[in-house]
Amino acid sequence: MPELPEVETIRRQLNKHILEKTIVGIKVISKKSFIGDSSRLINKKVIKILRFGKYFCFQLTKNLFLNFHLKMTGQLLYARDMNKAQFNTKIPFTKTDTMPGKTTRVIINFNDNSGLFFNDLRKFGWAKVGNKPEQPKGVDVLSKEFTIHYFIKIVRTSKKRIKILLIDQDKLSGIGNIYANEILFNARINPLRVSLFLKPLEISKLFQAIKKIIEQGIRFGGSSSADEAFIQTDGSKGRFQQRLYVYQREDKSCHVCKTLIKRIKHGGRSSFYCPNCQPIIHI
DNA sequence: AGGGGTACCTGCGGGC
DNA sequence: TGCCCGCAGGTACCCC
Repeated sequence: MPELPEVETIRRQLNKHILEKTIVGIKVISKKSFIGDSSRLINKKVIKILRFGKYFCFQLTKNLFLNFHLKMTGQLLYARDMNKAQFNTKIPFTKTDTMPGKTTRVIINFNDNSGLFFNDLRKFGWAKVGNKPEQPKGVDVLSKEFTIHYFIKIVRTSKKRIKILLIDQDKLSGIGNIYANEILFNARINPLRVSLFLKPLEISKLFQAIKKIIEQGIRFGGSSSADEAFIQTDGSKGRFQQRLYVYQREDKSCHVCKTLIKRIKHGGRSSFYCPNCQPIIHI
């Protein structure tokens, strides 16, 4: 699920709620979802919340870090009162879920009776206690290290298809399948184009598109599609899914030119593009 | 290097 | 209704 905008949305919301709070309880329901010794967290205070690409962590007192990677279906829900934790995870105002639910894997309690539910349907995600933040190799696309110069360098030295390069977390971190598709549409570049054949103007358009689309994703609170894998920390949906031009729009008409959006598979996953707006020039 | 496949999990929707 | 198949916001690992 969560790509950079979703994780950043979670980080900003938690920032309002859990700073300076002390962890007083932790319950690991699914062993697979928690790495390390959970008892080390007890009586540690949350100093800061950090994000690196799609990873994020709580920096705690005593030089301890509680790291998270939400993978496809991880969610973090914040409850003010853990004794009556209810969230609008279905359709708002009609159906309400009480937590813990059947996908709740870890529960964290704070000293003021508030707490967090780490839910994860597919159990690919994890929380991990350690002495340092977990970080991807690639440059975070929101960081100051992500410059046009760095971007030109990685694009010119890669023979991969541009779509595959964009989601390569060893080169750039934060972009996943939804945003890669939307970024390429915004720059009017076909996902199958080979990186090193992109022209200077296209590289520059792509660089701008990355910044623009990622910032938009954050501004709209992330993207929640029909299956609701991503929800915000209060259980509500993001709004970026209303602004998708190509992702999951196969056979629907392009918002710009009315041509039908195409879906192809490569790199083991779906890519969506408009054959008219994003023509294949030379693959 | 890059490409392809599989695996990790669970659930949902479509086709027959 | 019921079953089988393909699909899903991520990543690691294998083989060619």
